[in-house]
Amino acid sequence: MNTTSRAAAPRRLPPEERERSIVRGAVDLASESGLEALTVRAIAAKVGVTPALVAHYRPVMEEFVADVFGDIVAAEREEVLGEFVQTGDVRDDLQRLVEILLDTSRDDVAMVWVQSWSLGARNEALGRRVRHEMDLWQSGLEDLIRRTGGDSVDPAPAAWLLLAMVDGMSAHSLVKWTPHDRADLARRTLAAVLG
Amino acid sequence: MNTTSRAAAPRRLPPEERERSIVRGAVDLASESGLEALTVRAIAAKVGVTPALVAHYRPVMEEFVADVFGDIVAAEREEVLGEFVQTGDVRDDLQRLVEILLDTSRDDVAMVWVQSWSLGARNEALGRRVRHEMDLWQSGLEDLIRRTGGDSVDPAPAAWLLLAMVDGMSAHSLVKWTPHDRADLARRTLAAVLG
DNA sequence: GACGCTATTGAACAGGTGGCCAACAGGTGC
DNA sequence: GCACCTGTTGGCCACCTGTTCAATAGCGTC
Repeated sequence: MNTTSRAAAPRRLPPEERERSIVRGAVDLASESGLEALTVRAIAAKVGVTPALVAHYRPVMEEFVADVFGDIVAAEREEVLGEFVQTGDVRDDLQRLVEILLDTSRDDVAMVWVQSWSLGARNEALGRRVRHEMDLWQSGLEDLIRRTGGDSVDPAPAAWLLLAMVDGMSAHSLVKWTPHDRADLARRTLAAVLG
Repeated sequence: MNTTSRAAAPRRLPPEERERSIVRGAVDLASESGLEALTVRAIAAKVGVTPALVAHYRPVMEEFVADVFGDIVAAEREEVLGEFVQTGDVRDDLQRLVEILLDTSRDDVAMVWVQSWSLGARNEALGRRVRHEMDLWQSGLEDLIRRTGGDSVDPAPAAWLLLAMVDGMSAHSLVKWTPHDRADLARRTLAAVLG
């Protein structure tokens, strides 16, 4: 299948390095194929290692899934919010942000999110992680809006609505349900949230 | 586990009746535990029948899942939109509608929807069905808004945004992520969509 | 160069999955 | 009462899942 981080498995690595290699393989796998694809054997094959070794470093699969989810979405948040440059105009800023978030190139992360809501309902470790990451997104957006929003917009609920809309649309896009073009979509979303 | 429609399986039913019994069992099962719970054996156990009999009536599991999804969400749509009485005021109408859709008692259907977006990305039969049902929801909402919306609101995009928000919030609620109370939520959602 | 620590393996476990098929048995018509 | 038709069954296949554990083999130390 995929050769990313394959073959690079000479035997007997220092534990920390081996662990990093396994986690990286799991993150890559989940990014490509979703959290549901995270099985001991699939990760092992990806890293080029025995299933038993994966189980050795991460004895409980449920918790590993939660960790991998956390790694993926934290990286996404950092990538999107961390490097985001504000212009001073809320509308322009959020317009760009929503376009980034709704871009089809992010469908892989969208799949991870959607599966996290489903799996997180029964996997408590994952559920906690999902809530935590969503809190961070919410407060991140809230801060961003507050900085340039002025008095006309209430940051907390605006961030809340924005998250719901973007997540809903991302979920819809997984099954290729896209009645409108994305640019128009982003504009209308903003108009709705900013009032 | 659950005794709904159990035990009522005297042997040799007329095919149509047996089929209905199996489909009903599958629908009940998916409603309680999600589409992922739809396995040949689980359905058979629920109906009180041999796994082979389920496979006999529904030879391809992927298509059966798509059918069950269609049955569940069509019934939900009929239940919600079919009996919906409009007052003449868009705001009041949608307020009630959103409160109904976001009620925690609908978490089971929410789970079915969220899993459908995930599974529908790889199960093409399901994907088609999901898009079809979403089209029906979209046009249903659009009609409802058009009837009483007046000139201030553009029905199509309003329905579109409403769906995205409600679906996003429903997904979030699966992992118990509920920063605001639902009533306030519904009000703000409407204010956003109606402008 | 031999030894010891431990990273890594192979194999097995018990349980799950969808799908297939020959054989059984209940209901109906003769 | 017998025979046919077919709804229904039990059993099998190949493959998947997480988890456990004794045995192997690589690397650093002496």
